[in-house]
Amino acid sequence: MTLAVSHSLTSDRKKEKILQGAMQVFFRDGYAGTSMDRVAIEAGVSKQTIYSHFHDKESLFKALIEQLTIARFQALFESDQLSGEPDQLLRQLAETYLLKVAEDREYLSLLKVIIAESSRFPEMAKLYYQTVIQRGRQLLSQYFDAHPELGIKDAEAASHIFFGSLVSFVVVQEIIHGKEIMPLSSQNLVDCLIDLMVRGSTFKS
Amino acid sequence: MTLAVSHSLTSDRKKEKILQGAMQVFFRDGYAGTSMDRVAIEAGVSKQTIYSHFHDKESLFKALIEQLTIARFQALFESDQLSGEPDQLLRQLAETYLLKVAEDREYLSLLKVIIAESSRFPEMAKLYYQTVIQRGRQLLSQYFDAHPELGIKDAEAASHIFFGSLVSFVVVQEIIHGKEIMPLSSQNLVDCLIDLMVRGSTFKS
DNA sequence: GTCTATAAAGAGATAGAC
DNA sequence: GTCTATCTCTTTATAGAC
Repeated sequence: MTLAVSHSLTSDRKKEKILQGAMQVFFRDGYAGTSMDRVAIEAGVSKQTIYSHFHDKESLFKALIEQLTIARFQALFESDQLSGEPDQLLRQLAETYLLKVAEDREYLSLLKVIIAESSRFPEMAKLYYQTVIQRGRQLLSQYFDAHPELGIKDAEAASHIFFGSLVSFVVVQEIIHGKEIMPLSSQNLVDCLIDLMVRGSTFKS
Repeated sequence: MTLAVSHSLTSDRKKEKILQGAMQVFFRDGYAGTSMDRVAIEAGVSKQTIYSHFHDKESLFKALIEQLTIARFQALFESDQLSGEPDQLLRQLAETYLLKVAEDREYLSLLKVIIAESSRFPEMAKLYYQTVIQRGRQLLSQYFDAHPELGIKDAEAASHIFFGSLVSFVVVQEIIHGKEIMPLSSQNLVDCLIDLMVRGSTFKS
């Protein structure tokens, strides 16, 4: 019994090593550009070991993306409901996103590969959308609805604009290499974004 | 002499056929997922004909992307300088972008492949950024600077927010299949976006 | 479960006829 | 310039020893 458990643990450790290696290669070379040989080398196991844990290349890829999407980025925003002063809350929301996303190569690569493989694996893109994107938008949308003094006319559209600005900032600056051509500090973006959101407030004028 | 011209024309027609076929396959399967055999079949020519026009797979891909980026989307916004009433101008700008982008599968695929191959071909991403994205942002930024009555505090950041909201809308709704999960009409987004941009105007309150 | 070795198919690129 | 046929290397996936 003890032996069986020990075996199982060793096996799980191998599985983790495989997933780690797979992540490196899939994120660098994309799905089609990744060979199982390179994954085996990167993971430090033989190719057959991979096939004993995953049925084929597609299963490995799906398992990797699902694990990353669900386990790591499910709780991007922890609280169940947002509260606090609008400008402070929005700033904290934006900075949480930028910290956990723009400065995290793993998240950036995940976003990139989700977009790249969205035709080949549409279910993966939908899972990502529901797990990573939708939650933040719903939370913010509820907040806008609960704070009519901000003068937001369409809470859903406004929350899309809020996060969309951040997402596109990250995509353009970090993935499309925009920051090497025309740098724009994230601080300036956040300041401007918050000003646009709160400047219609009836408490301000 | 006439024969020579005739030959040249035929050759150019073949080249166009190859680029058309290459576009279909590269956009569907990505760079690594595309085989020269499939391009040949899709284009209706032999593989060797491709190699007589393009040195290798990489050259073909680069030529295709550069042609599409420069020839088709250089003049996304025609005017040299923006003018008109803010809300009308912003609406026209947003609708031009959404019409030429969100409802154009070719543009969507180009954006997707630029993101997907941004590591392998960073120069391509930069060309895309400079040709397609930067121009619109600069035009709008100048307009905001010329219209201080709008109360925009940071023209560059605001123009990033404006176009970034549209880009991310397209990416999320069309590429990540967001519209199949939670549809959001582009009209609502544009209305909200324009309201945010003009509601600080000193002419309004 | 894990390894080495290999089978079978597909890839990029070229040779040679016309 | 264009085609058919082919070469060589890499790919996914499996067989068989331990």
